[in-house]
Amino acid sequence: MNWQSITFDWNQARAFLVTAEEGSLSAAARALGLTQPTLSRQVAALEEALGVTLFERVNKSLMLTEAGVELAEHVRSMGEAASRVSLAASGQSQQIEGLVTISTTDVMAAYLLPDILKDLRRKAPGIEVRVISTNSLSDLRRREADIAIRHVAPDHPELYARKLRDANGRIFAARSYLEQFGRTLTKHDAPDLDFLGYEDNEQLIGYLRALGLDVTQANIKISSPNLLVAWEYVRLGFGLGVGADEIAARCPEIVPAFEDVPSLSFPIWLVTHRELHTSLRIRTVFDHLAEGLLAVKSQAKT
Amino acid sequence: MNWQSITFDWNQARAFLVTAEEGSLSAAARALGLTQPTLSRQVAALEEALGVTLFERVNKSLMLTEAGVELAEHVRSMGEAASRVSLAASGQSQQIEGLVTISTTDVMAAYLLPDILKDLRRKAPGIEVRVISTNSLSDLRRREADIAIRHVAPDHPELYARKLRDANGRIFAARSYLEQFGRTLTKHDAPDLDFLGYEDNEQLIGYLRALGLDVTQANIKISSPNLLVAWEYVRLGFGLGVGADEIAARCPEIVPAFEDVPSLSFPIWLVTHRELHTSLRIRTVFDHLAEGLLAVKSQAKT
DNA sequence: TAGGTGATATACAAATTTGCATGAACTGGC
DNA sequence: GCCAGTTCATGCAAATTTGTATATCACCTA
Repeated sequence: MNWQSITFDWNQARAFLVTAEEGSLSAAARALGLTQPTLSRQVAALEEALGVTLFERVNKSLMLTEAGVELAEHVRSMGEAASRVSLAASGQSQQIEGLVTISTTDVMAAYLLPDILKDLRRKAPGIEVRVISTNSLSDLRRREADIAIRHVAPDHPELYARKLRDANGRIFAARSYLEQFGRTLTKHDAPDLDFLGYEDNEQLIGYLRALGLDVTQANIKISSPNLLVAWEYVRLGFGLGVGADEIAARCPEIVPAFEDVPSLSFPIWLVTHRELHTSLRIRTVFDHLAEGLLAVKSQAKT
Repeated sequence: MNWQSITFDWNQARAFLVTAEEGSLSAAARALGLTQPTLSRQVAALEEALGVTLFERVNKSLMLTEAGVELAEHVRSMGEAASRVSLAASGQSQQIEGLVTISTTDVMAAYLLPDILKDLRRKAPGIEVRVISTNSLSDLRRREADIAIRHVAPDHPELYARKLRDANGRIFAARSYLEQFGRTLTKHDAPDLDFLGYEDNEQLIGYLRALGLDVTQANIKISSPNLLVAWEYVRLGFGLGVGADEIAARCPEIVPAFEDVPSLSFPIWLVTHRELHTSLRIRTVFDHLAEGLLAVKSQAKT
C-alpha cells in the first residue's frame, strides 16, 4: 500500500467536511467544539496541502467551489467511515462508565424514567445518562441517541430491538373537569367535550372517531406538540387527553373519562444499535431500562 | 448529522491504520514519515479516547486485539476514502507544478525517457518527475505511480488509457558476438546459440519457439530479471536478446541477429487514472510523453 | 555467552497548534 | 440609514504535540 497519498492531515479533512456540511466555519467550530480561527486555518491548510481551492471566499462567507463539491463527496465517505469507527468503538468498549444517551417521549422521560434512572445511578455510578426527549423518531443510526424507547417496531436490520410488553392507553380527564358534568361520561357526550390536541390533530381525530367518538377539529381548543404540556393541561382540567394507564396511575387527580370507550393497546420497544449492544456500558443501561419498564406494569396494576 | 461522534482525532485513526497494516509502530512511523514515539503516543491516545484496547503489548511487540481487528476494518475504509480524497485532489489541482511519478520498464526509462524528460524540464520547469522503473505492472490504482507506460491494454474502468502506436521488437546481438560465426545467422543456428534470459524464462522460450527457433532452457546461460542488465550483457556480446527496434537503434554495436526471423509487434499504451487526467500537471506530462514516444518512431526509422 | 538488530516507552526541549482578542465586512430588521 | 448580529481573518500568548535522545527488552547469530 502507498501510504504517501494519505499523509495529508486527516483532522483538516474533518474540518473541511463539517464546514462544507454546516455551511460556515463558525457553525463547524460550534459543531466540533473548536474555535472558528482554528477551523479557518485548518481549511486553509488543507487547500494548501492539496493544491485545490475548496471554498470561494466571497463577501465574508464561503461557497464550495466545483472542486470543493467533488472533494466533499469523498471526505463525506471518510466521515461516514469515521462514524462507523466511533460506533464500533462504543460497541467494543467494555467499561461501565461514560455517557449513554436515551431517546424517548417527553412524557415517558418525565414520569416513568426518573425512578428507573435513580436505581441505575445506584447500580452503575460511573454511567452518565443523557435523556433527549423528542416525539419525532430520533435516528439511532445517526447516533443521536444510544438507546431509544419506541412504540413502533423498528424495521432496520442495523438496529437491535426488544419488545418489552404491550401497554394500555385510554382517554383521561381530571376529576375537576368531570365534576362539571356531575355524572359519568359516555361516548355520546363526545361532541360536547374538549380534547387536548397534540402535533397532528387530524390523526388524533381519526383515532378518536375509530373509538366511536363523534369529534371534529372544533372539539380541540388547545394543542401542544409538547405532550408533557398537553398532559399538564389535562391535569389542570382543560379537557380530555389520550394517555397511558401507567402514566395516569401516577396522577391521582386524573381518571378515565369514559366508561364505555375501550382502551387501546400499544407496544413498548427498546431499541439500540446492533453494534452498541455488545458494549457493556450500553447493555447495562439497556437491560436496566428493560427491567425497569417491565416493573412499571405491575406497579400500575396495584 | 451528529458530529459529536466523529470528534476523535482522525490523525490518530490514521496512525492506528498504518500501524495495524504495517505490523509495528516503527514501520508505521517510517511509512508516514513520522517518528516511532509519535505513533506510539497517537495509538495510545486513540485507545484512551475510544475506550478500547487496540493492541496487546506483549514482548515489546504489538498484537491486534479482537476489538482492534474489528476497528481496523472500519479505519481501513476511512483510509480508502482518504486515498480517494487525495486522488481527486490531485485530479482537481490545476497547478503546473508538483511531483509526477511515471512507471515504466527499466529499459524504456534508461533509453527512451531521458530525451523526452529533458524537453519536459524545459517546457514545464515546475514539474518534478520521479521515474519508478519496474517490470511488474505497478498498480496505478494504488497510487504507486501517476502515469504508466504499458505494453498491454489496461482493462480497469477506473483507468484512462491511450494506445500510442505499435512498436516492433526482434532478436538482437552485438556485432562482437556475431563475428565469431563469420556469417549471417539463420533460425537453424538457434540450438547452438546463447540467449539472455529475463524473469520468466519458460515464457521466453515459448515465444522463441513460436518464432521457429529450436531453443531450450539449456540455451539460456545468463539471466537477469533486470532487463537493463540483460540488455547490457547483450551489448557486451554474451549472447542474443529480445529488444525493441527503437532501443537497438540507439546502440550502434547491436544489430539484428537473424535475417529470417520475423519481427514481433507490441503496443505502447500510456495509462493514468481517470481522475488524474483532469489535472493540468498530470495532463501536461501525459501529453508530453505521448508526443515524445510517438516521435521516437520516426527517429528509429531514419 | 556476547553482540547486533529491532522493538516500545519515556524525559525533555523545540516546534507547532490552539484559543483569545480584535478588526473588518456583510446581512437583515427597524 | 443605522444598529445588532454574524461572518472570516490575523496577531499574540498559552497549550499541545512533536522530535531527539535514551533506557529497556526480545530475538537471532556467531
